[in-house]
Amino acid sequence: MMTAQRRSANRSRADEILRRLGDDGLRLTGQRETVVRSVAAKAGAFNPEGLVDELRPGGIGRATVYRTLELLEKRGILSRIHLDGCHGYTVCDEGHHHHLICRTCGRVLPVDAARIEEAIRDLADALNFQVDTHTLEFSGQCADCLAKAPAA
Amino acid sequence: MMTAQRRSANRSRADEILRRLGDDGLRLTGQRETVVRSVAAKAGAFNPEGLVDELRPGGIGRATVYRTLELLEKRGILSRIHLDGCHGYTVCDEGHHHHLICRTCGRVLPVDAARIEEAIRDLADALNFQVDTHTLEFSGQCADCLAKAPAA
DNA sequence: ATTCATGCAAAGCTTTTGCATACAC
DNA sequence: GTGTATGCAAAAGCTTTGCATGAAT
Repeated sequence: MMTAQRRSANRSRADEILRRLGDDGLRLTGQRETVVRSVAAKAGAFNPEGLVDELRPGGIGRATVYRTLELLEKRGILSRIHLDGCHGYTVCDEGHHHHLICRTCGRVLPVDAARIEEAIRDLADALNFQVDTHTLEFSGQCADCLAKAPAA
Repeated sequence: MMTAQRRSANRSRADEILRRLGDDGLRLTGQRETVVRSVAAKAGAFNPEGLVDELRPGGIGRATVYRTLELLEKRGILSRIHLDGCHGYTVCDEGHHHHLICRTCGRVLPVDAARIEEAIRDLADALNFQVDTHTLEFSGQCADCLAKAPAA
C-alpha cells in the first residue's frame, strides 16, 4: 500500500541520495534522477533487468541503468542481494545490514541483528578467522503475506 | 597441504556420494565418477567454469559438469555460495549450514552456528516473519593465511 | 533392447564495454 | 568549451538446452 506519507518519505530519500551524488562531484543528469527516484520508491527487492524494462519507455538505456546501480552500490545506498536466481538489489538504509526478503511480495524488511553480529564475532574469534564481510539473508514470508495465504 | 589421511578421507567421501547417487537410481558413469571425485577433493570453494576447465582435458563436456553439479546440489551434497563475483559451490557436510570463506586461499570452513540459528529464530518470531531459508556467509582470512600475511 | 547420459554447438540471459554523440558544468 | 554521461550495439561471461550418439542397466 502506497500511502501519502510513504510517497513523501520516498521522495525525500531520493532527494538525499541525489544530494549525495552531487556532493561527490557527479553530474545530476535527468537520467540519474529518474533512476534514483525509481529505486528509492521500491518497497523491496528488484533486479536490474526489471528496472531496465521499467525505464526503457522513458528513453533510458540499459548501460545507464547498470552504471547507475553500480554507483549507488559503491556508495552503500544499494546492497546486492542473492535471491533464487541471484542478483537483485535493495535500498539499504545505513545501520541495518541484513534483510528479510519476502518471497511472496518481494518486500525487504531491514533487520538490526546486533545479537547475530555478536555471535558472528565470537565464532570468528574462536576460529581465529578474520571476518571482513558477511552476508546474511533470510527468505520466507512476511506477516502480511502469511495472513493472506496462511496455508502456503 | 594434502596429507595421506586427507586423501583417503576425500576418497571415502567420494565413494559415499557415488553410492548415494546409485541408490537414487542414477547411472554410475565414468564421467560422473570423475566429477564427483574432483569435487570431493576440493578443499574449498570452486566455480563451475573452473571445474569445466579442469576436466576438459579428460574429455568431459561442459554440459555434463553443469548437470552433475545440479544433481549434487539438489541432493544437498553441494551448496551454492555467493562469492565476490557470485556463483560458486562448496561441498557441504550435513549439519553444518554456514561457511567461512577465506578470500586468500579459498578454503571453506564449515561452521556449526547453533547460536546464530537461535538468534535468527527469535528475530523472525518477533517480526512475525516465517523464515523458510537463510544464507549466512562470511568472507575474510583464515588463521593460516593471516599467519602468512599478517599485514594484509 | 531400452533408457538414460553425454558431447557438441547453439541459444539464452545477464552484465560489461567501446565509441560517437549529447549534455551538465 | 571541457569533460563527463549517455545510448547503442556489440562483446563477453555464464548457464541451459536440443539433438544425435554412446553407454549403463
